[in-house]
Amino acid sequence: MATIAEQSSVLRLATFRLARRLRAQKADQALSDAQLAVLGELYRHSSLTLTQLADREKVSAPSMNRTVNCLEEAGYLVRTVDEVDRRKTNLTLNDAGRDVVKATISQRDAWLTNRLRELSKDDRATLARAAELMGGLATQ
Amino acid sequence: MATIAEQSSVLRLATFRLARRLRAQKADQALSDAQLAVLGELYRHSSLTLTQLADREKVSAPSMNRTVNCLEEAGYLVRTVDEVDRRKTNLTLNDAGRDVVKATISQRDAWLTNRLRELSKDDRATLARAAELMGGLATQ
DNA sequence: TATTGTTATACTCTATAACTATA
DNA sequence: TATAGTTATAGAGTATAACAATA
Repeated sequence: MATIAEQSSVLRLATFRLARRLRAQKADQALSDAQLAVLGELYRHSSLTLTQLADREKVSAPSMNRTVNCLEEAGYLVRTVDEVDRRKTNLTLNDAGRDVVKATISQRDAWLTNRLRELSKDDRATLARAAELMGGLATQ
Repeated sequence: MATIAEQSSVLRLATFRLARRLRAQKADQALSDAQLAVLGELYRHSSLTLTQLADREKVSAPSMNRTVNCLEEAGYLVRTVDEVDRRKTNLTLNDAGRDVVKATISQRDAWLTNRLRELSKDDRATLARAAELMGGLATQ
């Protein structure tokens, strides 16, 4: 029986390796991890300001500004000045932005789904329960 | 009962979140992920050439050269010309390099161990088995 | 005065192309 | 001629400091 420390070590390595494999799956290979994370935030929240995005991704405002510029030039999002508070700019995905996020999520889940299909029902149940536990660990 | 596709989605999100939390734990906050990955490779293999490192990290030789320069300037590794084939440079960690890797591994495992201690024995067993399964998925 | 966004500047990581030294 | 490493150059992500516009 492994010690808790040994279990930690194995779980840490497995988590890094699986995350790396999943990150490699994306609909537009030119998109960086930082850009995809921003697209994902806007996909889930439909409209956020620059400061909100910077806070959520835990990066500086100038850094987020640069990433948003790239995504705007790439044609994935649009800036619109907030009519109530004109200091703010609301960032929103356009059709191309929503499409690339949907395609990336599909691709990653398809890759993982294909792998899970090869496992037994019991093993899949173990991974499903583990995912809940891992989610809990990460948010502590 | 969730579908396999739904299980995939939950596992993907949990994996990303836990990996992110673990990556944030490091002995020298000035070290980037790329630099830590190189230190880790050299810790496991003791001596590698620039080309070997670039291949393992799936990065170009000039990119790896730059990362190695940073690590050399930071005092974590040394370059030595290969006596047999003088085109090659062997890269090796010094004491400081080995120490920072050991400290980072300890810190990450300690963080995770503390969280695992708060779980039941059954939940820990589930995560241990899941780690084996995830490792298998990642190497397919 | 405080907040939001932006520009200026600088450093790292990434790449490709071109170069040097060695085999 | 081929390979190992390096330098040159350029684009993206990160930061802090300083600025303009707005509240």
